[in-house]
Amino acid sequence: MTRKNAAEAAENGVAQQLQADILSEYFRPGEWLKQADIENRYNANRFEVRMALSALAAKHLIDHVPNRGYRVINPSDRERAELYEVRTILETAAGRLAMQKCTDDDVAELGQMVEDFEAAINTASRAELIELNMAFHNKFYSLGGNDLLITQIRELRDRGLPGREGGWETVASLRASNEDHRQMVEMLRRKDADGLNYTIYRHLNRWREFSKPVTDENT
Amino acid sequence: MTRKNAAEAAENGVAQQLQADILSEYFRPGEWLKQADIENRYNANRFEVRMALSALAAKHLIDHVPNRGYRVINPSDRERAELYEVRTILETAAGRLAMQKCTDDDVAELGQMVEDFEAAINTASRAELIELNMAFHNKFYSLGGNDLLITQIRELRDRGLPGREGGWETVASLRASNEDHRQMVEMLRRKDADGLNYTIYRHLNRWREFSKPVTDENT
DNA sequence: GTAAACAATATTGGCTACTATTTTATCATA
DNA sequence: TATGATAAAATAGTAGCCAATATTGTTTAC
Repeated sequence: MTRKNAAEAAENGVAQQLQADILSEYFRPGEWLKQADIENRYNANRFEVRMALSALAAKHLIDHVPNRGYRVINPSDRERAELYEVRTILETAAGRLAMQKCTDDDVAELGQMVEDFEAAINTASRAELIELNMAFHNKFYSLGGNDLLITQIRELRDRGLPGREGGWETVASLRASNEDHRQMVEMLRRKDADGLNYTIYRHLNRWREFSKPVTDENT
Repeated sequence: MTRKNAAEAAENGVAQQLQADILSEYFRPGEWLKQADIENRYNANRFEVRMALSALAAKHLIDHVPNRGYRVINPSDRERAELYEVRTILETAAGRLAMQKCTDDDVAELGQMVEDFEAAINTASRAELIELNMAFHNKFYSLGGNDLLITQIRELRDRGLPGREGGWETVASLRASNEDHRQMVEMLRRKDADGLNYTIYRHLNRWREFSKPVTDENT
């Protein structure tokens, strides 16, 4: 991701741009976020920068060290495991609720979204694919009818994982992800609660299979 | 809760004091939090107040309405139901984890805490009882070994406090709550996962039986 | 008398500038 | 080389201004 132009910068808030750059690892895990740098990069004033930093700190996307500043979170293996454990709890529960309440039309619509994604893999841009992926999950979890649950899931998801390895990098992983979605829809259609549970679990925890130690570059 | 002195005010941040006053319902659900009032009440300057407000808004303890300000959340019946649904999801999951990992000593310690609470019901102050209750839940959920999960549970718990009815008012409800705890420990001892699951569910959702409509005082 | 239009008042929100405090880097000295 | 004093850099706290917006109060027209 390269430098943004002024028009774009004006539309989105500094916090959102900064968050995007953190998740895309322009700013790397553990890196210090100097206020002056942020100021320049987004053509913002000091006040905006400080508000943005404290906002992202509230979202636990960056850490605040008194008198030293803000740095991108650098989750330990343990913290990463805890995050995914909680996400698994919430998302499997959301799947359970979705299964209880979904109609045949819902299942059909989700199935269509899987097909659309499949078709888009080779043609669409990375951003569009992320958009489609988000849309699928939003639709899927909205079936449960619990808005708070969706919010919680999204917030944990947004904590994102700076420093995560793999995932969304290769076309193969995109396809694998979509196959998970296809299977989730199938489980929904069959009303197979245990199967859906396991599929969601695997969808979230597949990365563990390829996990490798990450160098800890705390200063 | 009355006006705090300067020394106390200096120690705790404005956000924490404000949160305490919201949870104790000094500021009532739906009430507007005028920056000038907060400023006076906690001997803080405008900047501190604004930081505190945005921090509490990030925790969803207050709502932010652009150009109008911040107000204490006032959950609708639906939102409250969603809140308890998510709490049930997280806390039953935490119970499951606790059962997987707890030792005999842990069970014994929890059992002792139940007895201590029982003994304290007639003698201790309300604040002390709340303290003991918190301690039990903290110990119980800590067994699962997932700090993030505990944090999430606590945050949702705080969000449920403003505007709730009943609960913790009568001695009878205190005793009933502690009986639930006793049963939770028993289930833990017996390694009865389904039983623990149901007990936690009932512990969280008993209030529904007595629920009554609440006047909506949004301005 | 009622309702719409308008004026006033109050409140929030964005911003600038300045000061203080803390940390980090530099350099001289033993 | 180690150490301590000093300078530089960065963050944190504070005061205050002004513009945008919302709320309240008043007047006017019908």
